[in-house]
Amino acid sequence: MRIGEVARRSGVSVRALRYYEEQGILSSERGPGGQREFDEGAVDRVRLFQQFYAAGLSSRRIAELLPCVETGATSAEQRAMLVRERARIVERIDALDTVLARMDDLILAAADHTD
Amino acid sequence: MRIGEVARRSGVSVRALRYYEEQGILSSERGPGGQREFDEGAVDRVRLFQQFYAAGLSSRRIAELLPCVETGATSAEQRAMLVRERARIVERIDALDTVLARMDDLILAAADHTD
DNA sequence: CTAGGACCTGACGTCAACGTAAGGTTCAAG
DNA sequence: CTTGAACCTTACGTTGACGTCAGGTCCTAG
Repeated sequence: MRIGEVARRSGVSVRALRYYEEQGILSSERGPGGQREFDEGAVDRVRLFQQFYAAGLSSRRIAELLPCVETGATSAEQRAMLVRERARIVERIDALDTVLARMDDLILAAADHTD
Repeated sequence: MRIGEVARRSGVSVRALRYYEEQGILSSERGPGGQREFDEGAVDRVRLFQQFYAAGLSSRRIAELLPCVETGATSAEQRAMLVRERARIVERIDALDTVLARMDDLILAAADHTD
């Protein structure tokens, strides 16, 4: 599959895909003319990246996580990193929950205030 | 209270505080020498900003939200914006929950894989 | 009244995740 | 064999939330 199809099917831009490759988190073969050739798994992988990005992880973190995703974490280093990242995610969820509650307060107040 | 104390008590940099003022989300009086003078509320306000930032809101959004926080939302425009932002927060929480679940899978796999 | 810490205003630097433009190549269709 | 879409590399532009440096002012303790 060429880059344009991956882009369409995963919902990101061609530029983004080349960027992912540049960051070492997405790989591809090259056809005879030098064009990238992706396998089927690329689409799912890119969707996974989108989830990670949406969760606030950077390309750097994703690059660190990928070996764990693919091979199951091995080194103590990697396990510790997983736990650290998990804690960060939980923190972010807590922050969002707090903001969500505040938003709900605001929306309630706004409803009360309706003319 | 001067800017340095606000910075210490709220845990952000002096530069950040001046940036917030520049963005119109934090106000202050000026003393005779031209130095900023903040009231007590500034510290809490800045902490609120930190929560909003952590939730992925931009200064622009915060600027739009502030009138609602202070006066209770009024215009239909503002109410709609609140609802839109709430939806975004929920989306982000969902994304984070998904990633959290995946992290837990990874951590479990890593534990199984422990030597 | 003087030292030095806190403060001031520009203004340029940074980093991530791409966007975008330039200039050239490859591929699929007719 | 030509055309036009899709692809390539290189490289500069963008946005947000500050960091950092320069060069000058203010405030407070001794």
